[in-house]
Amino acid sequence: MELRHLHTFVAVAEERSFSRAADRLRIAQSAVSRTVQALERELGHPLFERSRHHVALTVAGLNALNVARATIETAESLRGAASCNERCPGR
Amino acid sequence: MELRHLHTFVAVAEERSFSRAADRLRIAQSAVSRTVQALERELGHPLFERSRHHVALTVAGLNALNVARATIETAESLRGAASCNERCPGR
DNA sequence: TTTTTTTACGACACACGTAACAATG
DNA sequence: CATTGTTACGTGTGTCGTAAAAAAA
Repeated sequence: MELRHLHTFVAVAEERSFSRAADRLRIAQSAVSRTVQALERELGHPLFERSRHHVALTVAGLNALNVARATIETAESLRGAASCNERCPGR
Repeated sequence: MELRHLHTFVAVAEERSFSRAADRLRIAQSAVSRTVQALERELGHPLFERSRHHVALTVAGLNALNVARATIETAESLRGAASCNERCPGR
């Protein structure tokens, strides 16, 4: 599991579309498809229902989405933490 | 920034040694060295003091370490969240 | 000399884009 | 037929291990 996979997953979940997620991420749809497949394979559960004419999160996907967002947010905050030359206030 | 980089960084910080971190991660020391360098370059701040005979965290590195651990922990919890077919209790 | 980190180099794995294919409406 | 997601294939970037080099004790 890598942060890049989570970014892709969140984009698809928010756009409810592989193609719109690809546009947002500035990569090809095929790359999005492969990344989501790899993540689903690693987690052992499908994250999306591909039936009908739009993509929908499974229950597992919905649970994963919240955690994925939290993971990304925490990782981003690491940049700020590392830029703090003095001890951060409150630590 | 990727989770693999954070795992490597945490291992070096905990072992206070690139070579012991490499043993723990089952990869070559050179790979550890390159990964940490890449992370430091991306964050724009050195994470370790390489002086003397052992590796020590900088202040930026210490701040980053806590956030890196939190990021990894959150990412790991994603596996459990995705394995939950019914809605998780408390949500 | 022994230990530890960094740099050089060649090989392999992973991710990408283009394009063809499948399925749905 | 139009749109959307998947699969196939060739290419390029990144990471690895081995090995040599540099620095410290």
